Amino acid sequence: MGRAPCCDKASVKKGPWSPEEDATLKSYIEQNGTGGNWIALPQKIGLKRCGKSCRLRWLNYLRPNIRHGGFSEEEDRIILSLYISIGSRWSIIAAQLPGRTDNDIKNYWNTRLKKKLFGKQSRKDQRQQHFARQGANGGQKEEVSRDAAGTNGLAAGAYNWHQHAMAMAMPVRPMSGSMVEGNRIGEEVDESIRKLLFKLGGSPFMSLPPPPVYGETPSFVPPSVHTTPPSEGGIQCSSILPALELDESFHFNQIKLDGLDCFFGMGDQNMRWNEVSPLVCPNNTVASSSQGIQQYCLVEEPVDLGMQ
DNA sequence: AACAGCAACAACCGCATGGGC
DNA sequence: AGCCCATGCGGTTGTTGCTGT
Repeated sequence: MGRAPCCDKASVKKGPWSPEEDATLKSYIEQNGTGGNWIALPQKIGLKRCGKSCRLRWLNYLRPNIRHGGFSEEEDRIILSLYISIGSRWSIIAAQLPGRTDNDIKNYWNTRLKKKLFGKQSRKDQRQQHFARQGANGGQKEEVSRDAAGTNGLAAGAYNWHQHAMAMAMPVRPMSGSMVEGNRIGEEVDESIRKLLFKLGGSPFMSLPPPPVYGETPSFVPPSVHTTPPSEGGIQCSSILPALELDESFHFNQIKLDGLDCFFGMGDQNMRWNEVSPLVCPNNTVASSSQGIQQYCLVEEPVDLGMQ
């Protein structure tokens, strides 16, 4: 026997909300509140809508201070960090991004951020990049942007993967000013997020090892991670960090992080290295370098995540 | 100009959870 | 302790508009 429906489906309107419905709901709630009973609310105000639908409409679109679209890089990083740590718990992630709703973040992740991370750019992003490049350098040599699919950040010379990984994956307090200064993560870490992640069984990013010095054996190296320095100089890549950190999160949480599989070498076998987003592997050294560096930066073999 | 395919977004559905009785 | 109900949550589907051919 199934669950009783929350409302009479036959007499309830479905589909997009009209401006009149929005106005009715909004004005009522602003004046009277929800009354603590969403089920009764639509009848009370004469809306032929399910109470759940009213609640969703209010929470996602009508309540004050809602922001839609225009996600910043910092918001991207927060979403990524929290997703890595706690998985698809959108309401918790949304709680760290004032003005964002769980639905909005979920949609953003599914339609854009995930693709951005793993290389398949949306047309919108491609367009934005195209125009940004044109605007920035008058159509001359392309200046790489953050989310260009796998080609940016490849400046000759040193690159500090540790710092970049920290900057990308560290939970960042969204409203207290950027903790990233000069491409370096600051000392301050949001305690509330740490506690939250810890409570949820994820990694609170509290015990990251310092970046290894080449020639020394890291204190803790997962067996599947190679730490061989690149054969040719120029890349100072603290290899274990992203993989280790993500790996820890997997082991702690045992949450299947769909879409991150390929990052662990257990997903799409056709994934090309140059399709990995710079947000995950920022300078995409792996995109254009030797096999050795591929091994160097990423987990080589599938990891037993205990997620059968 | 018309059409097909795709991406983005809005909304729905059903299960989980927690509180009241 | 167990049931019922409202709410919360996340996955999924439907709709719309844009882009490319």
